[in-house]
Amino acid sequence: MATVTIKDIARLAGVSLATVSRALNNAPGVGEETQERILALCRQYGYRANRLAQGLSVNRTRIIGCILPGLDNPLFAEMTLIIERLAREHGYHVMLCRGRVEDPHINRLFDYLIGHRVEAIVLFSSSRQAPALIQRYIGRVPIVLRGSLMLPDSPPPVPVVCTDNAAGGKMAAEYLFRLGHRRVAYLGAQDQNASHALRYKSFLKTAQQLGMSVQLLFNDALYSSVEVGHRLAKQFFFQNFQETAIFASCDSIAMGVMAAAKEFHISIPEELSLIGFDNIGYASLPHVHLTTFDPDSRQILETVLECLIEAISSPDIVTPRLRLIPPTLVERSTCQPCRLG
Amino acid sequence: MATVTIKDIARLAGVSLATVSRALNNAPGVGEETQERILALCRQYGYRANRLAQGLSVNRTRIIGCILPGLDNPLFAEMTLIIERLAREHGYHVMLCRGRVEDPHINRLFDYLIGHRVEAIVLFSSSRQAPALIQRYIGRVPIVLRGSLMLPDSPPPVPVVCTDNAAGGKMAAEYLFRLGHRRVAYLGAQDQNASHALRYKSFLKTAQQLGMSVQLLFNDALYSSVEVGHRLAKQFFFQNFQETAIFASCDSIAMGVMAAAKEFHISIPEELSLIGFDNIGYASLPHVHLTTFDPDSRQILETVLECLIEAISSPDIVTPRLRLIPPTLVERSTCQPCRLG
DNA sequence: CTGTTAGCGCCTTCAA
DNA sequence: TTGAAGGCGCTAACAG
Repeated sequence: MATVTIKDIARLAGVSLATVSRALNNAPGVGEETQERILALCRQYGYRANRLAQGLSVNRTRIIGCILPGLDNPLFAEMTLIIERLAREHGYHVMLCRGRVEDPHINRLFDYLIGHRVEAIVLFSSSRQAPALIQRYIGRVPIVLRGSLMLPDSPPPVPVVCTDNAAGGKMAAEYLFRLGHRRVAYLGAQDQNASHALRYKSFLKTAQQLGMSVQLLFNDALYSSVEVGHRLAKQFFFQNFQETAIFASCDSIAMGVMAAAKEFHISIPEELSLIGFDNIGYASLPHVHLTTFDPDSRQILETVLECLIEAISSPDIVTPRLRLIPPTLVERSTCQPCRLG
Repeated sequence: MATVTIKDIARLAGVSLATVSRALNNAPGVGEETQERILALCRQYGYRANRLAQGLSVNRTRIIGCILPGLDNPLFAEMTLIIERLAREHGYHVMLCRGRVEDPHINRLFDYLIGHRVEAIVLFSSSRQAPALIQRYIGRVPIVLRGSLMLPDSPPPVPVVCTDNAAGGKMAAEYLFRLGHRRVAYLGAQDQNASHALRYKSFLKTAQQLGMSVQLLFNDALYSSVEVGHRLAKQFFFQNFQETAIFASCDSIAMGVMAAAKEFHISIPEELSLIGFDNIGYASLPHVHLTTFDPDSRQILETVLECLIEAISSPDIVTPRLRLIPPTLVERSTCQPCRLG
């Protein structure tokens, strides 16, 4: 694999290294004719600048590290697309990595990214251990957290961008209340995950203030999936439940509920209303058509990028504040006014 | 962002650069006590080797570039997990990139990866234009293609690993035949994509040899999705169809068919058998339980890695051959013996 | 066991 | 407009 360098080009063109470098970077001080000759040679010989050398030399890589937990969650898959595009618009590349805060080798992952001299890192996580992890890297590389934080850790250690889960939980309770539901269930509550904790606590509090009864089913796995939702729902259906509506902690869980409902011949929304959270792609499909909350990923990621760019340009004077992006209710077909009462 | 280098450590430890380097790399010729002192300093000051400098110096990055079309397809999301793990076992990191052969900036992506001096690239694509694209980079970097090739382009330009789509198509036809179906439909046929082309042609040929009639519905989008399947299925259902079974070109398409069937109150498998391809995660969910073909991603990717490692270690003497991995039929609940006839 | 030196590919000041 | 030289952080001979 013959690798052609700037030196080869220089020799071929009969000029010095500096001239080739200037030509490639459109730097001033190169004869137009010389430049064209050089560029032609580069094309001809398939010259590609060695980014390692470049990065080393200019001490900039224009790369943003991006750590997210499993591309299997469609929500994250969508996000990678958006963030990549946004980054490109700002002249950055994204180095995508899969990693959860709880992973044993999460430190290795940070080291890897830092070793590559990424200019900043976005961590996608709402784990309650995220702040502790981040703390260890503060000062080494700018970090932005995309995920929730239990609130009074104020001020946050780094800029944080997240869905306003508390608002979402509240809206969900109010919405079900407006539809006449008085006995509701929350499936998939979690304390390890700040987003989920915020969500269910706010839902619970609001519902109770409105005089609703709420049954809480906890998810003891540390991630959400259709399978978990399915298991939880079966558990719920097996008891002789009185609830007329379910708030699923996220769309994956809601999908699991729909699966179980089908098996139990419980029809949604006629016999049971269902509302999710996240608005993943599947939620909008005709046979699903799940009522849910849209977190506005686009807006979230734009904010993330803003923070990143700011952190990169002035790493030492960022004021790490919390940006809350409110979710929006997307009314589709899985919720109905309550028949009872 | 204070970056501590090997030089800083050397100064702090009162030794030379070389000694620090040796200590870090566990190279022979360092006093045990010296080494420990150095490592302690590195930990204390948060030293991270600069991989750019390292790569430049040793002319190895131990990185494999990986280009795949959209993480949104759950099949690919699964693959990223597997390939990352396999690569790690071989001491490699994976640089994940999203890109399709048809993308206008696919060349930029290759340049980016080559610029980073990845040691090899896996391209996930079954586009018929893939060979042409690859051709342009042969000799610059070892490439392995994970995806189909229309056969008599023999020998392939680079090592290719792919599902035996022809075998899959054949098995599907035979399976439906055994179940007694004589009029069947194929939804999502495509000529632009070699995998799909191979699949439907083989299905068609076998079915006809067995005396079955097959209606072919083409997908003119250049990707498969639930939406596309849904559209195609509606189109199919609107005509007064006589077919008793559908072979969907992939599971996403099959999911779309299931959605449409529900809307049309056509029950699967009682009134219509359905079989997919890919065995994505959703296919195994209780309310889906789709009969389909499993491509054995694990085996495929292990083979890919083998090829990569081989290509890296002897870039100039690889015999680019085609590895076909046979798929396996996964019988679940969406196919039934034909009621008619 | 340890230090010195040259070099990886590129950019950038300083001279010419 | 061009060239020469030094340096980015690290490794790998070669000396001591």
